[in-house]
Amino acid sequence: MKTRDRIIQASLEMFNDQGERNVTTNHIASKLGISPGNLYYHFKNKQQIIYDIYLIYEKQVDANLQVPTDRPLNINDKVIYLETIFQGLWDYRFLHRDLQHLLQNDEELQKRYNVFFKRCLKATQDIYFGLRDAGMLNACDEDLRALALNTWILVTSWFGFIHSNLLSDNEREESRELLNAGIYQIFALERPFLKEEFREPVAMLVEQLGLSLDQLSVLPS
Amino acid sequence: MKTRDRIIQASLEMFNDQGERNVTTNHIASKLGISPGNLYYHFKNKQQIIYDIYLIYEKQVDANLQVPTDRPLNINDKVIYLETIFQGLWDYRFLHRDLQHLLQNDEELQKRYNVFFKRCLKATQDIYFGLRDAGMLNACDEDLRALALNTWILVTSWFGFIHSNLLSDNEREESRELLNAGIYQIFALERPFLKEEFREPVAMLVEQLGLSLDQLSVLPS
DNA sequence: TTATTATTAGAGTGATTACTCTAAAGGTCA
DNA sequence: TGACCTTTAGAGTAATCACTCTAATAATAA
Repeated sequence: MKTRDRIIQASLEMFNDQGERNVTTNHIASKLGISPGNLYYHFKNKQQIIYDIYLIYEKQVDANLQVPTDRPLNINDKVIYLETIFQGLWDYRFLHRDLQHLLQNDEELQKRYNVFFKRCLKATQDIYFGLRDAGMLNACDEDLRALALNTWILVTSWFGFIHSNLLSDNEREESRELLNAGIYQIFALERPFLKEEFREPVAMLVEQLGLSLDQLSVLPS
Repeated sequence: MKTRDRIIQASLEMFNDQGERNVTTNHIASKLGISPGNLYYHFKNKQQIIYDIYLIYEKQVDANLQVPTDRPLNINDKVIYLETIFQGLWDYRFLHRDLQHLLQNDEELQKRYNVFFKRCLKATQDIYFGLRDAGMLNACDEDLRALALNTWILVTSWFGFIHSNLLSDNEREESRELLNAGIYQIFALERPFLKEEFREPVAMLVEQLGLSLDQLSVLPS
């Protein structure tokens, strides 16, 4: 692999594990067994590493949030949306963890992220409108717009929430179970809008997927 | 005012405005016109300033989230809960903005915050159970537990969301309107569970309170 | 081979920052 | 007044970190 790509990969790993704030460019170079000079030959500065990682993430999300134009949406689409989005969140979790600081320090990134956010929110709305068109949801436009925004906030905050509130206890690892619990919470958000005839199949789907946080017994009952 | 209290007040202001990461102890001392030595006479270190600020915040939230035992809950209670909670969020917004990093650097704080989180989630659940007992909500236990958790995440992420996604555009100021939009989103979360006869009065209440984000025209329609 | 370019090493630097140390000043009370 | 405690000033320091600079080495082309 090219040195440049190795730097991106190692940076992503270390940022995710330790948080961007705690990873210095010297750490990255050292982990790869290269010199700081070499790192700075490939990247103008630390911001640029972050920016390049972000571009990869953005591209992936855009690819995952397409609404099919040739056919109506179905339940399975919804599950795939959520699984790919949450997987992306997990793979690039440092981005959302330190987002405010990253944006504050890089105007370019901030502009780009703002456009990205609006595109995502639009896509999320379109998905919900699509599900309603397919006869699965029962809600007015206002309901769905608010739902889309709440979904966005919930999704982008999920790992931050886990990290802050659940991980310290017994040094529990961020795990697939906790990721699936996030999907559960999104379904809970949509459930009241589901038409009667879809409640049963969706409930079964959710159950298959995994556990709610209650069942992980980290929350008060 | 005592020097110690002035340090706490100035720190809170600066942390909120610039983010904890960007405020050094020397900055704080300089703003107050006192020496660094003086600051460190009153506080062991920077962490302790943060910890003391946190304690004040925690106390305030605990006081605001009491469920009355002598009478059933009503709609007005709900509004007061949301307004005081969001005001607290705003007054101590740096806490949630940098929460993960603050917790990572202070084990004491992390332990305490974890207990606090569980207490808050429990209180939120109790409020929703109370609203159901009062005949306002129509939902099963599972619905309400998921709802309480989603409310918590949404509330604690709200200013982070605003900061990351909406503020850069035209350097729009974090404002009361944006705060009220947060309350709107919480109501949207609960709306589908509201019993028919309460939809109209709650809708009117929400309208009085202020605007949804749609009306602020920062979002795609 | 030789000339040229791309890649790498690694020592070093200037800026920042949390925090320390010593001594002085202010307050209180006998 | 003088003894004693509290509060303050402010210079200083050790550590950290993003980044630079120079020179060497590897790769490639003529």
